[in-house]
Amino acid sequence: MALNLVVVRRISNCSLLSLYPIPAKFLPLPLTTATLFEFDVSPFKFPKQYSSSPLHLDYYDDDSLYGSDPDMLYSSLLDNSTHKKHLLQIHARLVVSGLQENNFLATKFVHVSSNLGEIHYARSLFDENPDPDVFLWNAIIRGYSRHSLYRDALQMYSRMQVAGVIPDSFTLPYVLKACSSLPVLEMGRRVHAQIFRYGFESDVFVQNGLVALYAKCGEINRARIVFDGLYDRTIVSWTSIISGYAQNGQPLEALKIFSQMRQFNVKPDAISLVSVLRAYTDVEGLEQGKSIHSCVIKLGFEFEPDLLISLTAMYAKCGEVIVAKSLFDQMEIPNVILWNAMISGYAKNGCADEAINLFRKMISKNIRTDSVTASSTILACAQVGSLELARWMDDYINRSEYRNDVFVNTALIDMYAKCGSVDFARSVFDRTPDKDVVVWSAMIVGYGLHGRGHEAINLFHAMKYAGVEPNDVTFVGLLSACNHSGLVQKGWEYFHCMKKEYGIEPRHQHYACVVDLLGRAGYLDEAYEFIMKMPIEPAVTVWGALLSACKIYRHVTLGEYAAERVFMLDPLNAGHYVQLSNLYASARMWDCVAKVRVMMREKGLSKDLGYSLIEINGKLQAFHVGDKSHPKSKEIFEELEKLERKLKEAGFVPDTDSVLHDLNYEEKEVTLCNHSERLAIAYGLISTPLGTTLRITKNLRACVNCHSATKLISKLVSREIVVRDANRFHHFKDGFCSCGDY
DNA sequence: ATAGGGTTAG
Repeated sequence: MALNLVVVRRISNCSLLSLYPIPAKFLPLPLTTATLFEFDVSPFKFPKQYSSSPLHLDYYDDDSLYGSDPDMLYSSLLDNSTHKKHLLQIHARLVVSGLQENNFLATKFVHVSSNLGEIHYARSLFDENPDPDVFLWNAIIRGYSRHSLYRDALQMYSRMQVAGVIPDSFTLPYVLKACSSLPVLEMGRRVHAQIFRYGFESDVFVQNGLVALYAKCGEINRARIVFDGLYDRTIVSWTSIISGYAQNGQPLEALKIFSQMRQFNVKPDAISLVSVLRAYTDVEGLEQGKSIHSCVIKLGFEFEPDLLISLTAMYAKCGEVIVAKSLFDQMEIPNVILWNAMISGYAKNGCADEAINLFRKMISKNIRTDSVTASSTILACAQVGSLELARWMDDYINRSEYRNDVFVNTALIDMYAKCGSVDFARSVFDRTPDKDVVVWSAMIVGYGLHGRGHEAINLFHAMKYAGVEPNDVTFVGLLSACNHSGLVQKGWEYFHCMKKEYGIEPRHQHYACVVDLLGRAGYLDEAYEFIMKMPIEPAVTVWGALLSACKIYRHVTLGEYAAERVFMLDPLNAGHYVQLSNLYASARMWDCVAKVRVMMREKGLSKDLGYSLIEINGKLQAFHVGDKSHPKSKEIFEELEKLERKLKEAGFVPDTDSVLHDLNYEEKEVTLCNHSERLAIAYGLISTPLGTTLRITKNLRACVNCHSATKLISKLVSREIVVRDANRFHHFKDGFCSCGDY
C-alpha cells in the first residue's frame, strides 16, 4: 500500500497581500494587511503517530469493516459511533479510492473527526483536497473554532478568501466567534465590513455574532448599535447584549435591558438567566438574585446544571457561603467552573481553609483543575499567610501546566508578598513570561508592603523601560511604597507626574497616600491644604490618613476636625474612635480619652482583640494578650522572663505612659512583655532551631514598645523576625527594622 | 453544520 498517499501536501505560504479585495468604502478602518499577518501561524504539524510512525497495515487490509464503495464510506462516517481509531482507516480508504477530492465526503470526514476531538485528522484530509467548496471550508473553520483554535480558524478564513470562495451565513458566525474569543477587534471590524459587502445585514445569526464580538472586545456601545438595529431579535440577541453589559462593568444597564426583554414578552431561557444572575452578582444584589432563583424554579430550570452553577456562584459571592455550599453538595458534579465558583466564594469571604480543602479534594478526586482554580486557591493561601503553605502552592503550580499563566503568577506574587517573602515573590516575577501591567504592579505593591521603596521605584522604571504603560493601581503601589519608606519628595513627584505624564486621574487611594506621606513627615498644614484643594470629595481614607498623622505629631485641633469628618463618613468603625483616643493619649488628655471610650460604648462598639499568629512546622499558633492556654505555656513564660532580663541588661526602658492608655494596642495586663507578639516570639524561640527566621502575623498594628523591643530582641537572640501587622511588613534584624521606624 | 452564559490576578 502506498503510504505516501497519506503524506499530505503542506500548504505553501500563500501571500496574504492578495486577499479578497474589499471596497474601501465598506471598511470602517483603513485597510492594512498587518492585522491579517498575525494570523499566519506556524505551519501545521501532525502528531507523531500520524505523520511518522508506521501505519497499521491491518487497517488497510481489513475489508470486512468498510468496503471501497463510496456510499459505505459515507454511512460509516455518518455513524455517531465512529471511533477515533477508525478515522485513520477511513482516511486511508478515501485516499485509496481517490475520494479525498470529494467535497461532500471530505466535509463529513472533517465534521466527524473534529467532533471526536481529532482536528488534525480533519486538517490532513482537508489539505489533500485541491478545491474545497464553502461547505468544506465551513467544516474546517468550525472545527478549529470548536477546539478554541481561533487563530487557525481565522487563518483558514483568510485562505478561503485567497481561494476566492465567498463565505455564507454559516461561515461568518464561526469567524465572528473566533474574533471575539481571542479577542481581535481589528479583524472583527474587517469581518463586519465583509458582512456589509456580502449582504448579511439581516441575518440574525451573523448579527448576533457581531453583538457578541463588540461586547467581548469592550466596545459595548458599538454592540448596542448593532443590537438596536436588529428588527428580528432572538433570545440569543438579548442574552448577548445583557451579558455584554455585565462583562463591561455595567450590570445596571444589563438589568435594564433584561426588564425591556420581559416587556417584549420574550421568555427567558436558562442561558439568559445565567447572564442576569451574573449582573446581580456584580452588584451584590442578593435579594434580586434570590428572586431570579425563584424565577428559575417557576420556569422549570431548577435542574439545569449550568444555572445551578450560576446560582452557587451568586450565593457564594454575595456572602451566603452556606447556601452556596448546599447547592454545591446537591449537585455533586465534577464541573471545574462549579468548583472554581465555590473556591473563590470561600476565598472572597475569608474562609481560606475551606477553599484550600476544596482544592485538595479536587486533586484527590482527580477533578480537572484549571488556572482559575489555581488563582482562587492562591488567593486563599495569601490570606492564611503561612510561608510553608505558600511554598507548597508555588511548587504545585511550578510543576503544573499553568506555570506561565499571568493570572496565576500575579496571584503568586501577591501571595508571597503577603506571606512575608518579597524575595520569593521576585523569583516568581522573574520567571513570568510576557509580564503585563498587573504583574508589574503586583510586584511594586509587594515591595511597598515590605518598605522597600527604592526597589519599588527601580522596578517602576524598569517597567517603563520594558514598554509597559502604568495604570492607576501601579501608582497606588508606587505611592504607598514611597510612603512606607518615607520618600516624601519622590512620592510627591510621582503623584504629579502620574497626571501630567500618563494622564491618569488620581483617585481616593492616591490622595490618601499623599496625605499619609505629607502627614507622616510632619507637613500637617500642607496635608490639610492638599485635601482642601482636592477636585473630588475626600473619602474616609483621606481624612483617616490626616487623623493618624495628627496622632503622631499630637496636633489635637486638626485631628479633632479630621475625626469629625471621619465619623460622619463612617460612623460605625471602631478603629476610627481608637485613632482619636490615641491622639488624646499622645497629648496626655486623659479625660478626652475617657470621653471617646464613652462614645464607643454608647454606639455599642468595641475594639478588636489583639492576637498574634506564628507558624511552627506548618501549624499556625495563635496567642492573645497574656495567653496561658498553650500546653507549653510554662516554658513560654520562662522564655519571656529571660528575654525581659536580657532587654533590661541591654538598657531597654519601656515607655509605659503612652501604652497604658493606648486603646489601639493590646491593653496592659501584668507587664508590658506579655503582648501577644512577644508570646509568639517566645514560643518561636523555644520551638525552632537557632537562627531560624520567625514569622509572625498580627491583626492590629505593632505598638511602639513592642516595635522597639523586637528590634533589640532580634539582635540579642541573633534572629530575623518578620512581623506582618494590619498595615505592612516589618523585617527585624540586628537591632533594626526595615520600616526605619517610620 | 450556525449564535448567547457561569469561575481568576494587582
